[in-house]
Amino acid sequence: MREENFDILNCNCKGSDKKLIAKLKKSIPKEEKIVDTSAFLSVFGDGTRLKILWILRKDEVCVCDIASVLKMTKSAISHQLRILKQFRLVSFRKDGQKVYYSLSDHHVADIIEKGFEHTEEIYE
Amino acid sequence: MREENFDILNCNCKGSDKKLIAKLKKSIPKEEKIVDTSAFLSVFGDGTRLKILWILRKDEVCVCDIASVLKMTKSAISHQLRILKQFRLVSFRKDGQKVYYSLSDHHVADIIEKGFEHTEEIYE
DNA sequence: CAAGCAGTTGAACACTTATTCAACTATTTG
DNA sequence: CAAATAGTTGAATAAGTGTTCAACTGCTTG
Repeated sequence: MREENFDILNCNCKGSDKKLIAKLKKSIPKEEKIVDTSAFLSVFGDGTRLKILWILRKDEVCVCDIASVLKMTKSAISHQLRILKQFRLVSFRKDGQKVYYSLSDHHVADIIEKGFEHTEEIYE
Repeated sequence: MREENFDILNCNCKGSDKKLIAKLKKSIPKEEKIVDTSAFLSVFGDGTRLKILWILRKDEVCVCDIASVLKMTKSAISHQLRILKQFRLVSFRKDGQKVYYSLSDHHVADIIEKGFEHTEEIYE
């Protein structure tokens, strides 16, 4: 929708707090930062990736062993590791044919912990 | 893939650490908890929802004003608020025609903060 | 009560995404 | 060197998702 038409096409509630709206508009982070951050956080929104991160939480593990633990193909794991690499959540070390992955971001443990805490509070 | 065929169809790397694999298999949270938690965390993986949560971080705001701040339709906002309600991230209070939303989960601020921290560390 | 406003909802659409499959590289081993 | 192993990659497919649109509920006000 074109921005100049927005006020015509959309709401402008009668009793709305113009000052609050102005304040909030200013407070929203820049679009680029929103895009990057939501992309980063979406990494945690998939069960397979969450399990991989859980596995790497305390150990350095090769692709094959991750696949073995999760009972999934190496291909599927490798695809997900590519995403984790892309967002700098994991790093890797090659040793012969094997590639060992490990966590490289200190926010990961915190975010996962908050996630599980929420689930436990809500569903138990 | 059927589990009984997994070892045949998939890897079981020669030099793999059987003890580590066994330990990791036991450590993985139950599937139900993984599903619930990844679903919860996926809420943060969308730009619009991230902005809504940001807005509600400190203020109680009606649907129309959220739409106004984000230059989006009330319908789009309402659909996203439904998801935020479903995962108990927000609660609401009706006052006449208006519905005021606010945060209802104490993990939200933490998770968002970690997300933005990560983005700032990586891209700046 | 009729009109307008705030908000919700379901269907439709375009877009994204996770896994599978097959082909590939690179390293190790017999 | 040939075969096997560890891992990666691109294309294809099936499933999931966000916004739009139109229709709807419910509240308020003239």
